[in-house]
Parts: sequence; C-alpha cells; structure tokens
Amino acid sequence: MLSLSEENHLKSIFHLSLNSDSGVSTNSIANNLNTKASSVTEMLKKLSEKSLIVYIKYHGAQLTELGRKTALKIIRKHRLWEVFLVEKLDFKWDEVHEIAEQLEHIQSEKLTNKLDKFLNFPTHDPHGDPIPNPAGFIKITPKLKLSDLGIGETGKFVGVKDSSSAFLKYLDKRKISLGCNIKVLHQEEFDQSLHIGLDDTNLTISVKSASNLYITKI
Amino acid sequence: MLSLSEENHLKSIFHLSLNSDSGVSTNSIANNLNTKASSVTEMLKKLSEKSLIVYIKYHGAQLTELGRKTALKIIRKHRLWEVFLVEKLDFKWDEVHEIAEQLEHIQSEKLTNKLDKFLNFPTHDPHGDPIPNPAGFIKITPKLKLSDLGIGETGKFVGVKDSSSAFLKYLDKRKISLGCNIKVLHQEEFDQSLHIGLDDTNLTISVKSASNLYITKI
DNA sequence: AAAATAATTTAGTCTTGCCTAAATTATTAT
DNA sequence: ATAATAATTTAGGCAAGACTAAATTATTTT
Repeated sequence: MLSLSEENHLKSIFHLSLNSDSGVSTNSIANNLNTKASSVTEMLKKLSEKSLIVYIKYHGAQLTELGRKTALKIIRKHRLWEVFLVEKLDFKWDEVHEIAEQLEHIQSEKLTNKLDKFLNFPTHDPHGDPIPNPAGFIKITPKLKLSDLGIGETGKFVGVKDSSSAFLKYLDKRKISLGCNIKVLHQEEFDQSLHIGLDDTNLTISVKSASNLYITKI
Repeated sequence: MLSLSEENHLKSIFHLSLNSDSGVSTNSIANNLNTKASSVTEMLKKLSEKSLIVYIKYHGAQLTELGRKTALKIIRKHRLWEVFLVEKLDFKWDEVHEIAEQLEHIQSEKLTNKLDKFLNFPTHDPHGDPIPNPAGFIKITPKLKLSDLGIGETGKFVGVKDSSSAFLKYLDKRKISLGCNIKVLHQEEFDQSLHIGLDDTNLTISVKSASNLYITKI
C-alpha cells in the first residue's frame, strides 16, 4: 500500500515523462507537486527502494514497468471519477480536477471496476484523455488537436497545449473559451490557416494556434 | 480544515455519545479507533483548542455544537456514499462500510450536495440510519427494531444491537442472516414472543431477541 | 578547459500522529 | 476510609513527510 504522497509522486513522474524520454528531473517534480527539490529526492529514494522507479543520483527518475502500471491505475481512477462527476453529477468539466485528485486515492479495485461498469466503460475522460484499463494498460494516442480535424468536422475545446499568457490572451480576445464548440469551415491553401465557426461568429486562426488547441470530436 | 485523524476522532465521539449522556471516555475512543489512550488524550486537547469539544481532564469529552455539526457533516457524506454504492453500483449493503470510511473524507460541499440530488435526497442509508441535512441537522430517532413492527409487517434485517457471539450464534443456528426479510406473523400473549416468517420457514423468537435486531421497513 | 551558474543532494529541524512506560487521578472493594 | 485497581495523563521516542541552508555534482559560458 502506497501513501498519498508516494502516489502523487508516481503520478507526477508519469505525466512529466510523457514530454521527455530521459529521466524526470527532481526539480520538475518538485515544481509539479508544489514542493521542494530536497523533499523529492527523499521520495525518489523511497520509490526506488520499492522498485517503482529507477533513480540515478543527479540524473532523475524513470518509472519501472511496475511503477508505470501503478501510476496508470491511479490515473484510471482519476479519469473515471471525472466522467462520473460530469456525466452523472452535472459538474462542468473544468470543475472536476480538484475533486478527482482526492477521489483517485480511494482504495478499492472493486469500487473502481463497478464505477467503470456504471459509467458504461467510457474510453475517454471529459478532457479527451484516454482511460487505462483495469490492468493499467493504455494506448497512448496524441491528444486530438483542432488542426487534426477535417473540413466540416466539429470539436469541443477541452484544453490548451502551450498555456503561455500570450496565447491565453489571444484566445480571450477571440472569445474562444473552454468548452465551446468549434467547427472547421475551410482551410486556406497558401498558409493552412483555418476558418472556423464558433457559436455564432466565424473567424480565422493560424495553424500554429490550431495545433495548440486540444479538442474532443463531436 | 481538519485532518483525517481529527475527523475520525470527532465521528467516534459522536457515535459513542449516543449511548451515554455524560462525557465520552478516552479509553472508549481509543478502543473505537484502534489506537491508544495516550494518543487520544493528545487529540482531545487539540480538538478542544479548536472548540470542537469540551474536554475535562480525566472526565472525557463532549461535542460542542460546532463539533456536533462537523461530525454530522462527515456522517452525512458517509451515509450518502453508502446509498450510492448500494443503489447505483450494486454493492451489497454489508460491503460498503469500509469504502464509505474513505469517501466520507472527500472535501467538497458541492460534491456532497450534488450526490444527494443524484440519489434523489435519500433520508436513510442502507442500514436504516438517517442522513443528516446539509447543515448537519438530524432527527435522531431510535433505530427500528424487529419488536417495533406490527403484526403483518415485514422488515429487512440490517443490523444487531448487541453483537455478543452468543447472540450471533443464536442467529446463525436459526438461519437469520443480514439482509433477509422477516415478516411478523403473530405475537404470543403470555410472553410477547414473536412468530416470524423468513424466506420459506416460520419460527418463534423472544421479545429480547426481537429487540436486538435492527430492521428497515419494507 | 576553467570559471560561473544551476541543479541536486545531504544534513539537520519541525510537525503530526502514533507509540511505550511511568506518573497521576478516579473508582471500587474491603 | 483506606487500599487496591483501573483509567487517564505525562514524558520521552519514533517514523513520515515536509522544510532551509550548506555541500556537492552537472551544465553552461567564456
């Protein structure tokens, strides 16, 4: 049985290792968990003791197969609970993260699997992220971006890749807000910029922007 | 924000104070929480600091109004989650306690109230215990006993008051098991013993036994 | 390649919540 | 009413998980 802190470190390492194939640095974990590097170092030693990570001093951590499965089981719970909160309890999909952060630590495989069934075995959470199976297996597919849609298709805007304030202001000015539906109307040939339809307005955005917007197909 | 341990101590004091109108003893709490008296003493000081209990050295603890409300909010969550587990996830009502012990500590009033609504504002949990309202108000009614039923009425057996092994053996021998439906068929005049109908058999039990069986009406 | 800078680890401390053993206070029995 | 027993508290310790400051190792710059 892992402690809450151990679980959070594993999860953090999992998420951070998606954007880098070498070891995950102590600092990035500390930053991710709002804690200090020295605290992370201690935890890395502990997780290493438990064969959940490979930890080489000064060179960060990598999940072992066991660690990866363990992380994915927690992530499975997180995402299932998010689906529950949105689909059954009518939460907005941007309100559920904090609550799911708590629920993901509830220990009961039976509960998780019954919840899965109750939700009719969903494959993705409300942010479009895939839900691992009971054994902690997941097919990692790159998240769908607006630029991946074809002409005529519609997606719901569920997240941003680069969340720099410049980009967020850009979205704000254009009234592109989380949760809104975006239809791809047309693509310019010369610069691949997209003409898109929002609720009632149409506008044009660059490929660069479009590939910064995560969406789920509708 | 209370720690998990603080919440558990409050809950324990609440439950123990139902069976005694003076202060709840240190030892009974320690016993209830599978911990040691000395640990409880420390926690009582802390809860007292926070105005959740009135604690007089060597004379146990009593909940303040604030402490009582706080305990009842936790109990509300516990019982709502139990209803969820049984009604929505198809758990057996005797499997849910341990899981609800974890879920009751999830912090989000919004979640609790949305869950309440989703469950259609249940008034009792699967064991027949009443569910406090959002403000932590509860109408304490003595739990329904088999001896409270009238002739012709049926109840589902949901718990025992005195759980001495003698009594449990008595039940076992008579094949009276948790969850079974019991119909009151007739009452003897001279000793008030009850003729009851189980699934397919009939038998007679004393008033004493009948008032040891908690039930919910059907 | 050495110096400067950044990242990481180590050492030492703190808090929470638990423990055991000893001391103190309440209760019960004679 | 006092002695014996039981309950409770105090004192002192321990492990987990966090922190700061100092020491060490990596990386970057010149």
